[in-house]
Amino acid sequence: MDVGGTEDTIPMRRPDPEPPEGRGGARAVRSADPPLSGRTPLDRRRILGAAIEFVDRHGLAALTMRRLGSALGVEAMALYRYVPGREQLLDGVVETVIDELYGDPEVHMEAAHGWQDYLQRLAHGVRRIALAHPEVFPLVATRPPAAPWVRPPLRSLRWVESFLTVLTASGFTAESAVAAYRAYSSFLLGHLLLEVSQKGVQINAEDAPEGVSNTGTDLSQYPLVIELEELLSRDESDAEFEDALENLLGRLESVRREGRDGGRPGGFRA
Amino acid sequence: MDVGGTEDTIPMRRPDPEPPEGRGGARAVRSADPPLSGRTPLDRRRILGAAIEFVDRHGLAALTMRRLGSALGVEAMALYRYVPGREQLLDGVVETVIDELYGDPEVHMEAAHGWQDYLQRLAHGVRRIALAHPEVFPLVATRPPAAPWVRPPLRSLRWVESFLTVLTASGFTAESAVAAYRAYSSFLLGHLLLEVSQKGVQINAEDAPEGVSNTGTDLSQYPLVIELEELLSRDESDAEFEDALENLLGRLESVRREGRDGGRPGGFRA
DNA sequence: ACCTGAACACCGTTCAAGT
DNA sequence: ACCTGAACACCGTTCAAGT
Repeated sequence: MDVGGTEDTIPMRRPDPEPPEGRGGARAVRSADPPLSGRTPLDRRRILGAAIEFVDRHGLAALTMRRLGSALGVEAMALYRYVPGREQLLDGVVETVIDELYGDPEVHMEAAHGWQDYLQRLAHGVRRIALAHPEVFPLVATRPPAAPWVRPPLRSLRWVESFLTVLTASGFTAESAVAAYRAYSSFLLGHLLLEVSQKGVQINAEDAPEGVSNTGTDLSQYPLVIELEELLSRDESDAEFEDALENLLGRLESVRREGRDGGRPGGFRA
Repeated sequence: MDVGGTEDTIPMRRPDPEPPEGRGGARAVRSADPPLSGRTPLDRRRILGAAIEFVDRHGLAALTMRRLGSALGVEAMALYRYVPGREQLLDGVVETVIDELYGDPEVHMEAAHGWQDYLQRLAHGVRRIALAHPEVFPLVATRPPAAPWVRPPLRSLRWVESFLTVLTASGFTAESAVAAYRAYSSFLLGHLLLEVSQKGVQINAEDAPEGVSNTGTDLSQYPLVIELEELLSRDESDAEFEDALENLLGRLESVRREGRDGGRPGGFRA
């Protein structure tokens, strides 16, 4: 039903995303553009960058080989010279976004001040990325990992390698470093996924102009939800993140100590 | 590159999923099937059930209105009488899967043995569902919630209501019940998403028949990853889940106590 | 060397028409 | 009342052809 729906459907959030570089307006059709060809010849990096920007702007569902092509001023088929297909495009997007971490000066100086400091900065770095690309992050969380046998899919073996290096150098046994890796990534994944999807919803709730923000469900069945509405919708994500991260690091520290002493009486296992 | 690839692409994992009810072989074309019409007239529940089964079998990417239709012995267009569109179909799938919880006797007797017992059973119930429908679970974790202002998207207001009811009846303040709800769902989300995507990868790793399960990346750059391969690929998910859940519940108990006493010196905030 | 046109098989969705 | 055929606009992807 849903009569007179706004532009709420998924396939296309905006009709025409307008080619990103204005560079001379229409410049209609098929004539010259002399032998010095038409702009720089395209490459994988530029494609991935454009894809990320496109997803940030229009959402994942709107990303299409054809639309991405035209955002780059090119026909879709041209992309296939640089990217094997749509799925691999998405893999590349995930990898590129994760690799932003290594350009982040807050994160890059690995273990200068101990492993807890490193994990703190890493977590905040990942969080910054998640908040910067909320439409991309679910993809990061959801795609299968590069190496099938590395369990947690926060992808990018560089990341795993660096994590394990720092922890084993800080007194973690191999077992507890791996356990820590798992606990840490599942924490980040869960927390940030929640946070990002919250933000997404707040933003996408731009339709219902005022009053009953009710999405059609009958709320009267859920009195406590109504009563606690104010608390439930409050956004304390910064503080929540800080608290939960600190708690996790505390847990890891005790695992580390147990590992060092040889016994493993509680906490984690690998 | 990837020469001679097996049937590894996403769009169609199997060429023809064969109509699920054999019911009389070919029975070629357009003749009779007298006025007593062709089988039961389709309905929303049957459609959602078929969609879940289809996704479990063939993966999310393979679910298509047309293919789902033909799995039900019907043209795609017939589905639109019962479901407004593909997106809403997916919403329905998520809701149906989550609602399995309420048919689960392990979970349903709400707070018979205290809130910790309740949260234990609930977590295990959700985990059972995640493991039973690994292809559906990412959808559960990823779709926006029914009520925009309920932050964590483990959807289904019934679930939220029941959670809050039990906790506030067990001595949690409103604030700490909400904080507990958030911590609990982000834990479940992160942990199960990781676990499920691990399983999915293990299964989909059926292609590389033996030896180098390498996906093309150059592993030699990541010596520690190689060295710890055995540990990293080990599956202790049952024990890990148990440990992490127990730890979380311990944390919640201390929050509960603090809330009762009026002070809130550590742990969570709402 | 790099891009495009045309084509193919497949999508979601609408609507008038069949039974 | 319930389903289908035909149609529309849009996909991903291939490949021979253009420059």
